[in-house]
Amino acid sequence: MSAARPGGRSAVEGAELGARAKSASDKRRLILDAAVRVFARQGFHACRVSDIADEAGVAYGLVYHYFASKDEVLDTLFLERWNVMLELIREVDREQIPVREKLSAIASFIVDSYRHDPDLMKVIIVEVTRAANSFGNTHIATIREAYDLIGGMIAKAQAEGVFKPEIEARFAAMAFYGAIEQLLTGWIFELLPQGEENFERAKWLVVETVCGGLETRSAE
Amino acid sequence: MSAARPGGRSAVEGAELGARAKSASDKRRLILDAAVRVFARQGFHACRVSDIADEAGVAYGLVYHYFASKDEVLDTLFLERWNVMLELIREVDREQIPVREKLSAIASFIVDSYRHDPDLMKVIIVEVTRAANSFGNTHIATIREAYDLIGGMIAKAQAEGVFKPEIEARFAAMAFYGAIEQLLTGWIFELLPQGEENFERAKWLVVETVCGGLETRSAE
DNA sequence: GAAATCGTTGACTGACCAGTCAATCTATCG
DNA sequence: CGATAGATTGACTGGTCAGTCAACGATTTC
Repeated sequence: MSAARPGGRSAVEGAELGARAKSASDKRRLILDAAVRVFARQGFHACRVSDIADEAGVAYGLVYHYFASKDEVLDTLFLERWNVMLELIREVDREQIPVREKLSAIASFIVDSYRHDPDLMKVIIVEVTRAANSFGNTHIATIREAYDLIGGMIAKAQAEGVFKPEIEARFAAMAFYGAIEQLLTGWIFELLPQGEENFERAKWLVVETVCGGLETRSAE
Repeated sequence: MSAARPGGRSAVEGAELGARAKSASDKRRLILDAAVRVFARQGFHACRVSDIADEAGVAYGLVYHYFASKDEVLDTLFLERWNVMLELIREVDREQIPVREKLSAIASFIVDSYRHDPDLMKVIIVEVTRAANSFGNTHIATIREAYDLIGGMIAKAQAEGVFKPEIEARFAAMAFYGAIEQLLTGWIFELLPQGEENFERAKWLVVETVCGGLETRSAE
């Protein structure tokens, strides 16, 4: 439909979307970004849809023009981010590098996600990843995919003799992911010091600890 | 006040409380236990106070006779359990045993808590431990105490040369606790197999992995 | 420039539910 | 027995808020 616009005001600014379409997608983004801040500040249950609209500077009804429900706003935020992570994990998995580097890349990605947008990661962890009765249950299959991919990497390393075989891969994957998530939780609750250096050390710590414990050379 | 009952119906059954007092504390317990089931099944926000009353088989108003609010019911459940854990950790900390055994005792306690009452642990993890905007924030000091105690154990082991010094103790403590909590989360979401054997292996796994990664002999 | 399309507005409604309270019941004691 | 205190009941209230909708505004098309 946008292709059927021969004359127009010319495509001077490259891939133009037209004032209307552009404004529309801008507003949607505006609402999503506002929702992240509001959810992070007050929590999903404690905030009202009007808080999101106010934060975004739009009318209440507009939220319902772009999203079917309050839930859908959170669903969208979660899926946007989680799918990027899944893509990263799949990419890493395809590469021909040692497990330690693969796990390091995953830890880096998660920590950098927090560094880049702490509010979003707070919302995802607090409202989705552990919410066994609401959103966590809805997205369980998507969440699980990440755990399974990591578990696969560990299982492969065990088959290759790099990791001890006596620790079940799925359990080790959960422990690895849980360790990272708890470090983010520590930052979210302000129990751990933040800042560039601490983020870098945290990445290293998780990989060093978990790989150190899983690698065969330290087996007895 | 209960001591001021000389005659009564005799203390045949040992430390008797009197029909009234006994019935009262029974009902309170009944409500707490019912609340655990309801919170685990529906989640704190999704359930109504009437659901708790119905599950307990008492009238709606009685919940408010024993608790000032719906929140207080959850607060009570959390504190009851968390304080038992804090006591266990402190006890373990006093003993003169290797860190590995201390951490093993803590992992055992948490896993056994889940085995003994999965619903309660589900509620604590899902509704409190990670709830940065509601209960988690209220109980942050209490939660933190556990992390700090574990961090202290690790720091001591580092000072003794048993653990590598280059991994900050507080971070390692969070990673350790997070690994365990994520295993419980795996059971809660039914992503990991349960049963006696798996519980025992999980305890071993976490300690083996984390200690294996922290101990000096595997340092390079 | 008229019509169609879609973005935008915010007042309104219907459902829901935490917490209150006055009434009723039951045990204990003088 | 009668009185007192505490346990128990459940109907009711007041406030909250997700989602609706009818109207208005801006842009594009013919």
